[in-house]
Amino acid sequence: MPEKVTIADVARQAGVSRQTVSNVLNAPELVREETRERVRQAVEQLGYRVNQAARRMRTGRSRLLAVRIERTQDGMNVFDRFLHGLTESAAKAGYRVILYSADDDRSEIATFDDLLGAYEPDAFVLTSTHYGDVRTSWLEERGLAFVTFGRPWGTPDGGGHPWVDVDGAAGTAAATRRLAGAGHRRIGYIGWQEGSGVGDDRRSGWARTMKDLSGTTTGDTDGDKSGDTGVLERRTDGSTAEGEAAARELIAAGATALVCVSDSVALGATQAGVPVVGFDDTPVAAAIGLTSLSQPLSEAAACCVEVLTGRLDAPDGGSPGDGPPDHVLLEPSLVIRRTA
Amino acid sequence: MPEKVTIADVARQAGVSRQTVSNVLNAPELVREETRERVRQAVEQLGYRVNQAARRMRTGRSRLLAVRIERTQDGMNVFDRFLHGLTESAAKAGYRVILYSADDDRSEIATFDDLLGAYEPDAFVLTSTHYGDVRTSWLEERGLAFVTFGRPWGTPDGGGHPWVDVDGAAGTAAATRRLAGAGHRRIGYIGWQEGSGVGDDRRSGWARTMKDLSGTTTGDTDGDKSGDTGVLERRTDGSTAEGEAAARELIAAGATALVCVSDSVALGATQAGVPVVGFDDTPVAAAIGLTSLSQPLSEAAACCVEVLTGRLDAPDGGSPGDGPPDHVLLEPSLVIRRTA
DNA sequence: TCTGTTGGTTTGAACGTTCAAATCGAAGTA
DNA sequence: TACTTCGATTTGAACGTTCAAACCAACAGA
Repeated sequence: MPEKVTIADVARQAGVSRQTVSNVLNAPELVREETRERVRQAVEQLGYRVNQAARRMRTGRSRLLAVRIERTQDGMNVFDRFLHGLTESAAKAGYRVILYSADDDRSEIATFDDLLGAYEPDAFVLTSTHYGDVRTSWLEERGLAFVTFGRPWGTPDGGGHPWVDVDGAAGTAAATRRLAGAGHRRIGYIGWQEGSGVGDDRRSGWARTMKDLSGTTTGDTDGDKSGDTGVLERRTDGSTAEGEAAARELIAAGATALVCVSDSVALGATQAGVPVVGFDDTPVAAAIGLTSLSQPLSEAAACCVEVLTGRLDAPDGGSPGDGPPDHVLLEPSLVIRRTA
Repeated sequence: MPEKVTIADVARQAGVSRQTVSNVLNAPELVREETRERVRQAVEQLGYRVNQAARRMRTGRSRLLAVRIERTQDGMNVFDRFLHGLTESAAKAGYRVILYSADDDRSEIATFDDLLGAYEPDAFVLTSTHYGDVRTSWLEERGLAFVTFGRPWGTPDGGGHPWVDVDGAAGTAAATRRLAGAGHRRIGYIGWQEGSGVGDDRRSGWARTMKDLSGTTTGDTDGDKSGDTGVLERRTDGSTAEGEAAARELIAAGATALVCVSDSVALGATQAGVPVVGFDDTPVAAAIGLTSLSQPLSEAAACCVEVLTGRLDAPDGGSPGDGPPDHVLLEPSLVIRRTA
């Protein structure tokens, strides 16, 4: 039976009071060097660990980060690698990750409520942000700490809350440039239906680069209005089957290479026999030799933790408004394989 | 700001004492019907949620299950689906999942210690059991609650602790029978190096079935000693490259179909052009049309939770020894696709 | 000498819950 | 009547921590 070692045991062992032990742990500068060392030894000797439940009762801080675990759709998701990174980074910062699941925004908000009542996580990490995301406003209204992995799509100025994201447009732009560098001029794009923040972002990198390549004018890299690119573009539901169909259509329309919004559609597209670049560098891409864009997920996770701990451990309690909101945009990298 | 509702607030609202509210929540049968209803309404009205930290202080129970998040090796792992199921099942039973990571058994045990001191999880769920697994004995010595997802390899009687696992031998046996049903007689097996519990188990299903098929004698289905099967078997490091090489060797040796220990090696084997069955039904299998054995992961996770909650919520505090240890062996199912 | 300041430490209380024991009214039994 | 028993409810204490305030010795300035 693992006997519990409390702060009182340590205090007795070191010949000081409870509070002094607490201070050594939480505010060492208040304690005289010599005493500090004595307490540290006692902690070591007894194998003392702070009881988070008791600490939390007093301070209201749980050192827990709550994250939703994503439903594995077609299995080509990327979330588990992010989660792994998050767990490791959190542990380094003295936090633990607690999981929950939810089917939609509404039930996720209900879960926020539940979790806050029961476990009081210090912060939430939201993934899969989308237009009209009600989760962020719910959290903001209550002054709760959170980061999103994903930009707040739909708020032009980048939103008031901290976020970390991967620059999809930069990724597809790099992919498009690579294909162009191999001599292709008619590079097609297979995307998702309009209205997905991530999808539109990824599309824009291709569109922008194509415009640049066509050399109509210099400057105005922001211009998204398709000139003749429209004919080289297909929107799909993201399935492999539609990816293949779209690829054949685009090739018929003259495309000689393809940039894809995901590995799923890219997998289909590879059947059509022209160079293809996918997105997300899923295991499937590695397995079939698909060139793909890899998101720096560990790094993204580390950023999320950094942003949160920065706010949580701030002296004033981490209320928003101090300093600029953290907005981190990371670059994906192109993993070259057989298909392009 | 979300004001905290405590049990005292509920008590006041319902015109009863704290303890009565507590009883309504934890032992409703002690409270008179009418009072119970009144308290329930107050709980509802105020949106009260029990504060787990405070509860834990008193009871020593945290309603947390700790699970290690696996390092995604080649991405063809299966763990994330298990984790998803675990989160959902745990939530239904009123538990949450807390994550940790560790590089080896030693550091995992250190993490047990850490977690127990800080968060006191009620139980651990261990994955990736293996021969000489020191984690289980560490936990057993301390009388801590845990289940393993994976049998305790190496203890012939099945071990004293509860476990949930998927019957790999039954899976490969089913795969072998299916290939035999399609007319194949020389069915090869591509496995891992000897000494892995999971690998040896999966191999045994193939070996047993091949022996049965050869019709030397009836009965003795347990017999594992390879007769002429040895020549139809290759052991690999699990990589796709070695899978392909092994497949070609086996075909040269006369094999007309192949059963594989994993989707990774199966992916390589498909290059050789004979029917192939993989194991784990990873996204990669779905993507390339590989017939594969699917583990019932949600079900396995649900079993883990059931086993644990059964023990934790037992009246005597869940000490081991009451009733038979729970050993659950689930059957994988063959997902038929193009390759077999 | 008195007063104030400072660094280091201790003491009492509180966080929200549940356990154990106490209380109370009603009903049953001798 | 007095004594038990029983069901329903309340009261006091405790879990382990940290906050806020108190304490104390040493020292500085008037």
